[in-house]
Amino acid sequence: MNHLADNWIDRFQGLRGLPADIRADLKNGSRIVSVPAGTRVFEAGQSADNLLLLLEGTVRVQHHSATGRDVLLYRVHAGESCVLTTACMLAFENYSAEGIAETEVTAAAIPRKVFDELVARSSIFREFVFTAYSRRITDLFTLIDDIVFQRMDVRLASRLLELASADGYVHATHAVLASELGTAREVISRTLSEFHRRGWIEQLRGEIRLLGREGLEQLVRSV
Amino acid sequence: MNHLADNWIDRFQGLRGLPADIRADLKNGSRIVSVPAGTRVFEAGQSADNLLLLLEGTVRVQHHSATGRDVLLYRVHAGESCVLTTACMLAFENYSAEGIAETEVTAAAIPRKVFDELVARSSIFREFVFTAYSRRITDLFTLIDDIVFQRMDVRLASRLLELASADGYVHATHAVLASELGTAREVISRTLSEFHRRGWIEQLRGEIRLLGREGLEQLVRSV
DNA sequence: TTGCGGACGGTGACCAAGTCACACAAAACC
DNA sequence: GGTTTTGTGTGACTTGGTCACCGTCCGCAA
Repeated sequence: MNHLADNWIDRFQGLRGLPADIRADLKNGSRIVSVPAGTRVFEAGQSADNLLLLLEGTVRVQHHSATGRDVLLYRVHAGESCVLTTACMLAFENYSAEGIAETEVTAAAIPRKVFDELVARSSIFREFVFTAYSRRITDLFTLIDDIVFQRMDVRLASRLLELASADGYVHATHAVLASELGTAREVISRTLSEFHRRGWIEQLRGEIRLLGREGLEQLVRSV
Repeated sequence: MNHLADNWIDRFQGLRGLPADIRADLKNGSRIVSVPAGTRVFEAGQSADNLLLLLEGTVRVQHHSATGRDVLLYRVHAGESCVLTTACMLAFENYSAEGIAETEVTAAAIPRKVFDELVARSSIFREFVFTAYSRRITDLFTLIDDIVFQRMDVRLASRLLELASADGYVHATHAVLASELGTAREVISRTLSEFHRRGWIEQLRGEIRLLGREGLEQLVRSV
């Protein structure tokens, strides 16, 4: 893990320009943590003590709705930060979203105090933080847009293309896909049947195989 | 307007604790502006030069979707800030949302440079900014939740209660209400007809009169 | 090996909501 | 006064969400 601890800062675009002293303080003030897949990294109704910068793995950020179902808000990938955490850290407000590690996750954890200091001292760090915010907010806008205006088949097609591995397999149950898109399992089942009927996919238990991407891509583009 | 220029800072909860020197810099570095109702305060695809703190009036923040329709994201009221503007100011990214003055609006405009300085120098100002962010993000979560899980009649009822003046009048056309809730005009018309049938409202052209709030409130609570 | 329970997927009936294509009336504007 | 514009009402249809239920596949233990 030492190679990570040494130069992780350079993995973040916006932090590369940090001057040496800030860089040292950031490195010394934070620590590298690893958690297994499935860990709840942060959760609703709990205050955050650390800003997480993801080095490896992905975190699924979802909002637990009052009605009992979950909505996927966005994913945090390696090289990105949990901006929500930031919001809650500095606003001293409680989370209204939770983060689940989808894979094993390695991250740099920056304590609230260090974070606040860095925001005060470094304009580059400030810009980094606010850029992350901006990006997430834009993501949320896009999500709202999709939910309101986009057809389910298009949304599902585009999600399949996103989730597919290089050899065209999507490892997910219908229920999982439903919660990704904030819809019901039955809707996913029906839409997938239709995709199958068109010869775009093959269905296996807990897995979907894309038979070429053309059909799906064309559907997505057709909007 | 002088009374405004003198003590506007105290109108913002989070800024009352500012020390005298910061307070002076904030006052001197910003200026009070007024715009008539209908003004586009900021718009999509344009970079922001000022953070606006609303002193009077309301601003409607909406996202102009790729499909041509608009979605209301939230309203900014007096005593609140346009956090989106902030995001774009510091991230140097373009807007993906636009703000329309719904009434005549008076606001304190803080130039980017002053804003950045204040964030660096004052922990209270930082907290103020991040709290505003956090609140907006939570608003967006609630919006997503509503869109995905809430029935239209409940959403419309609660919106009517929000928009009604003290004497129970809502001044809005069906089309306006539709765009507020991100739905179609016909859906609003039908739902209002149903409310009318139940004796909860009276319909006039461009206006709705609530006949008591009990029925609507009960519908909203019934969730 | 067999049997069982849980996870996964399929399906029909129904309801809610969005879309499309109109029609009509009240206001606004010459 | 007549013509446009704006606001509203409505029916037919499609899409998506909900409910209830069933069959099947899989892991696991008796």
